[in-house]
Amino acid sequence: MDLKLSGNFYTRGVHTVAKELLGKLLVRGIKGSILSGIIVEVEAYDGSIDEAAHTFRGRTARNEVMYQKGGVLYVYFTYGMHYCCNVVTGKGNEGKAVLIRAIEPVQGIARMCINRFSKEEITQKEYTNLTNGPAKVCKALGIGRKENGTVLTGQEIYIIDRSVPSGEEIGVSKRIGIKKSVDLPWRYYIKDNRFVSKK
DNA sequence: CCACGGATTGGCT
DNA sequence: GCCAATCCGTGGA
Repeated sequence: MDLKLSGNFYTRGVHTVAKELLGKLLVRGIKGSILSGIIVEVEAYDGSIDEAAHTFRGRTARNEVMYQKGGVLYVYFTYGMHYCCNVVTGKGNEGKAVLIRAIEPVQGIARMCINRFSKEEITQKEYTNLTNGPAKVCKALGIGRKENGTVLTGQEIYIIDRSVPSGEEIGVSKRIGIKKSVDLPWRYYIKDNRFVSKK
């Protein structure tokens, strides 16, 4: 039976949570319908030692949510046009979170196509392009500024436990798109999955 | 297939 | 004023 992850899943270490999020189902309940996808790529951010984390230089209005107790969503706006979402981890006041970089669409795919491309009929290329990047995930699932701070044990956004199919391997690499702390091997992904943004 | 650059807002130095 | 945890279109190989 599928079960929503409870608060104590998220209050653990950021790398433990990051790795365990792979293979689980991210669910977006919106206007009575369900959009969902399997998490296939994540990155860990740890403000205590990681210059690329938004919390590295301490508390600001923008990163406030990242200091909350694990189990809330930290959504930030970047490059003047994109939103990206993170799962906050830890016992509180830690400034650590896991960036959701890619999902494999499961439910509500037609809705996701409309959210991303403003049409329901898409090509194979566009299908691969639907949710293979952090801002694409947010666009497809309808996650934006209003969702910042959303509690993951509610009805709007939550994650369902799901056993990872045998044979799937986890890859580890440096993170993507950052200019500081570039060598930390804090990106985790499911090998050979079509929706992983980069090998 | 790969490399490059433009888009466009807001947070911080 | 600078520049970002990105995406997409363009142009060349």
